[in-house]
Formats: sequence, structure tokens, C-alpha cells
Amino acid sequence: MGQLHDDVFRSLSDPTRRRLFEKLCLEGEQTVSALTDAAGISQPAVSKHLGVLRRAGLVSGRQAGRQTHYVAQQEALAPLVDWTRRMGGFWDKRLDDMEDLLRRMDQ
Amino acid sequence: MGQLHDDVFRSLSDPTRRRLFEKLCLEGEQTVSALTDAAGISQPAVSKHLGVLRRAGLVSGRQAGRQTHYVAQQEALAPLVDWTRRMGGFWDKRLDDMEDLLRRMDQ
DNA sequence: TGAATAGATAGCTGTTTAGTTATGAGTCGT
DNA sequence: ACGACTCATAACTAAACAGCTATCTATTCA
Repeated sequence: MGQLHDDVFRSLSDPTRRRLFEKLCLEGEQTVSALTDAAGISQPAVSKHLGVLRRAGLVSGRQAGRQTHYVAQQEALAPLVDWTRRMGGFWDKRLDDMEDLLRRMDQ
Repeated sequence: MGQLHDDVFRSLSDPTRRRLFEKLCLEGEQTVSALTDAAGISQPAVSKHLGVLRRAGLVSGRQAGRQTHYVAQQEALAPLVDWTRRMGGFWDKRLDDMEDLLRRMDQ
């Protein structure tokens, strides 16, 4: 459907980009140079990848002095989670059941 | 990490491929021509996409006479679900909370 | 002010990829 | 056996893309 799905899926299809996002998710805020050191590719390449991730809403950059600190925006994974739920009802059958249960309990 | 992640992510990054997979998930088994009619692209293009999905384990094809019936293999979404859970602790938390709740209720 | 540093942008290049048409390999109906 | 049909494969093309180097802007520090 939306451009959202497309952007998120496309952004995460590249292994390098996924590794960048993983690092941000697991280790928290990082500067571009820190990410570059770990990525094993040039700084411009990293900046470009971060641009793609940013445009998809998966990360955001806070500028501080001459460095930019990037942070993972994990909520942006929502379309992906939602989609996998709709497709493989299987997994999240367990989750859905619990949600139903919660709903019933609320009443 | 694994080639699994890579293949699944890469396969699902293409919108056309995602639509094919969606159709198979939501409507069940389909022949190539049925999928072609809905896809709006040539039959060879569809076959190629199905090949990519098949190599990633996301679909399987059963041959019957001169047609091939494709089926979605939703379990192949496992790496994706697993990954999103590891990344977005967020979702996990919700799931864990509910699991805790269930456990408490069982007692 | 001037040198150095951090990051973004521009421009280029080789490779991948999604689509096309043409054709090949099986299978069905007559 | 033969023509029609279903699907897969081959060969090609145009566009997208990930990487690079060079450079520009902005900031810090001497």
C-alpha cells in the first residue's frame, strides 16, 4: 500500500544499511564517524545510507557542534511489523490472542 | 548474520514481489497465470519474481499438469519477525507484558 | 584569523536488477 | 500426431544503486 511500506522495506534491504540501523538500535546514539569506523566503508557512503534511513523515518539526526548524532527510531518499524502480522498471521496468532484477551478483560 | 536475513529482506524489498507474496498469503494457492493477470506485468517477469521468492524460501511451487501452483511459506518470515523483535525492543515489551499477564492468570 | 575536523553533497563508475521479447520444454485436447 | 497452452529460460536494455574520490560548509581550537 503506502509509500511507508515501500520506503521501510527498501531501506532495510541493504545489508550495510541494516547493520547501521542494528548498531544504532543496540548501542544507542552514535556519531557519523563512530558509525563509519564500524562500517568499513567511506564516510560519504555512510552519510548517504543514513540519508536513506532518515528519509524512511528509521533514524533521526541531532546536530551538536560539528558532529551529528544519529538515533534509531524504532517506531518506524511499525509498518513492517504490521505487514508481517497481516501476512503470517501465524506468528502473531499468539500475540493477537493475547490482545483479544486483554480487550475482553477491559470490559 | 545469516544469508537467510539477506535473502528474505532482499526478496521483499521489491513492491511487485511483495504484492505477489501478499496475494498468495491472503488468497492461498495460485497458478502463474492467475498471478500474472493480477500483476500487470509479463508472465516471464512474474516467473522470475517467483523464482526469487522461492530461492528465499518464501514460496514453493507444486507442478500439476502444465500449470504450477505456488503457495506462500509464511514460516519463512521467521527471520524477519525475529529481527524486528531484536531491533524494536518496543514491540517485544508489549509481547512480554502480555505473556507475563497470561502466566499470572494461569495460576 | 587560520588550520583542522565533522559531516554533507556532487560527480563518476561498475554492478545489479526489473522489465521487455523471443524461444524452449512439457502437457493437454482433438 | 499436432496445435494450443502453461510455464521457465535466455538474451537484452534501461534504470537504480552502492561504492568511490573530490569538494564544500560549518564548527572548533590554537
